[in-house]
Amino acid sequence: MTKYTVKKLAKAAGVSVRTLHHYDRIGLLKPSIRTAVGYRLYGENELLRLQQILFYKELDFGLKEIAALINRPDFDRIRALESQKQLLKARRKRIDRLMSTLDKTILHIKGKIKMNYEELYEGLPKEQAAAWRKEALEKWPDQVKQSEKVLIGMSMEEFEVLKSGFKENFETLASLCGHGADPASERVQQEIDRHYHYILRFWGKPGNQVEAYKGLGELYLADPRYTGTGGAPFGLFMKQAIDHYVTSLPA
Amino acid sequence: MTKYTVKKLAKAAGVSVRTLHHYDRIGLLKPSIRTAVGYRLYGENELLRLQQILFYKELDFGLKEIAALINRPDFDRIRALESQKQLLKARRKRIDRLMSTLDKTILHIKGKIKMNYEELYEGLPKEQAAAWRKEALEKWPDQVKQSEKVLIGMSMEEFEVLKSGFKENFETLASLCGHGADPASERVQQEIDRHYHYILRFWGKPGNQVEAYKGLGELYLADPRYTGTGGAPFGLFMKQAIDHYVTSLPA
DNA sequence: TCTTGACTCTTACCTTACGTCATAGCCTAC
DNA sequence: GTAGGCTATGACGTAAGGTAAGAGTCAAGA
Repeated sequence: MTKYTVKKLAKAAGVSVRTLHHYDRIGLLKPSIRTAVGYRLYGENELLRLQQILFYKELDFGLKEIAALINRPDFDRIRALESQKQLLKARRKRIDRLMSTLDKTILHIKGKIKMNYEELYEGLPKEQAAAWRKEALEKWPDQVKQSEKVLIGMSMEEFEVLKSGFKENFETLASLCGHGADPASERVQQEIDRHYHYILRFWGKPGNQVEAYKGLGELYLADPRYTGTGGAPFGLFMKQAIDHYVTSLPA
Repeated sequence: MTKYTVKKLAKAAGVSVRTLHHYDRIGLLKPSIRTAVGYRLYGENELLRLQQILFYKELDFGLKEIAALINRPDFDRIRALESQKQLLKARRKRIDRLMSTLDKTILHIKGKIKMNYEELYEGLPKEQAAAWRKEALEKWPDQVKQSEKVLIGMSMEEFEVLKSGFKENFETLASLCGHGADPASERVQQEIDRHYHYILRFWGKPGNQVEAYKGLGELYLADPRYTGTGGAPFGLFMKQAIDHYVTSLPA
C-alpha cells in the first residue's frame, strides 16, 4: 500500500502542505496514520477523497459544503450538482457578456489613444497629420507599426512628456528657420540632434536609424505645407539641417 | 445636481452600504461632500466611478489594482484589459470542461441510483423488477417518470425508510395470503391501506390515484410469478384486496 | 412639540481558505 | 555527526466585506 507524506500528497494533488494541514484541522481530510512522532501519512483512499474535494472546490463549493456533500447520500448530491450546473451556465453567460464589454472598452480607449496620437502633429495643420502618417506608412510600414506599438505600450505621462518636448523642439526649429538661421549652424544642429532623438523614441527602436531619419528630411521637403508657405521655406530648411546632421554623424 | 446618500447610492449601484464605507476608508471611492454631521453625500461623478469600479471587479481585479487602474493612463489600461481578456477566455474553457465533467458525474450517480431503485423490488425475484417496471412504463408512462423524478429528489435516508417500510408491508401481505386470510378482512385491508399510501409516496403526487392503484392490482394478477406459483395465488389475492379497498373508499 | 421609525455614523470583531513566518523536533546521506 | 530537507504546532496576516453594538440625525405624523 502506497503511503504519502504531506509533501508527497500535496505534490500529487497539486495543493500546498498548508492546505493539507488545514483540511486535517477542520476534519475534511484526515491522514490514515500518524507516526509515533506525529507525522501525517496518507493512503490511496485519502488521495481519492482529496481529488473529490478538489473537484467540488472547482465548482466553488465551500469547504463545509464539501464536507457535507461527500458524506451525504447520492440523491442530495445530484441536486447539488445540478444546481451547480445551472450556476456554471450562468457564469459562462456572464463571461461572454464581460468579454464583449471588454472588447468595446478596449476599442473605446484605443480610439482615444488614436486621437492623442494625432495631436502629436499639432505643430502642423490638423488635416496634415493623417496625410503625413499615411505617407510614412507607405515608405516605412514596419517602422510606423512599431512606433504605434511603442506608443500603445507607453504610459500617459511618458507620452505627455514626449509630446510636449517634441512640440517645443519643433517650434524652436520653426523659429530658427524664421529668423534665417543657417541649417548647418551649431544652434540649429543642436536642435536637430534633439529632434533626431525624439524621433528615435517615437520609433521605439534604438540604434542606427540614420537612413530612415534622412528619409524623414525628404518628407519635410516633399510636403507642400512646408515648401510653399510664406516666409522661409521650412521644408527645405529641415531637409538641409537633417542632411548636414546625418553626414556629420560618426560612422 | 443629484446627490446620493449612502443608501441611495448603494441601491443605485447594487452594492451594500458597508461596501461604500469600505471603499471610502481605503480611499477607493470618497464621497464628494460630508455634511456637517458627517453624512456622506455622493454626486454623479461618484456614481460613474463606482460603476467603473464594479466593472473591474467583475473582471476579478482586486480593489488595490482597481485603484491603480482608474488612476493610471489609458495605455496601461489597455494592457491590463487585454490580459484580462485572456484570463476570461481561459476561464470559459475551464467552465466548459467542468460542465462536461459535471454531466458525467451526474450520469454516474444516476446510474447508481437506478441500481438502488431496482433494489426496491427485491421482494420479488430480481429479473422481475425490470419486467414489472417496463410494463408499468407502458401503462402509465407519465406516472413512472414522475415517480423516478420524486425518487431522485429524495434524500438517501428518506429513500431507505420508505424502501424498508414498503418491503415489510409487502412481506406482511404475502404472509397473510400464505395463511389463507380473506382479502376483504380488516387485517388485510389495513395492510392494503398502508400499501396504497406507500405507492402514493413513490408516485410523488398526492390526491386521488385510485384508478392507477386499481390498475396496479391488475398488474399483480397478470404477473405469472404471482398467479402460478405454488401455495396461495398471491396475485389474485392482491387484486381482490385492492379491488375491495378501492370500492370501499369514500367517493 | 414630541415621538417614532428609518437612516446615518464609528468602532470593532467575525468570516474563508489558506499564506507566511517562527520555533522546534526528526531523518537521512555523506 | 552534522548539514540540509523534511515534519510539527502555533500564531498572526490577508481580502472584501458581514454583522452587530452604541449613538446621533432626520422627516413625518399625532
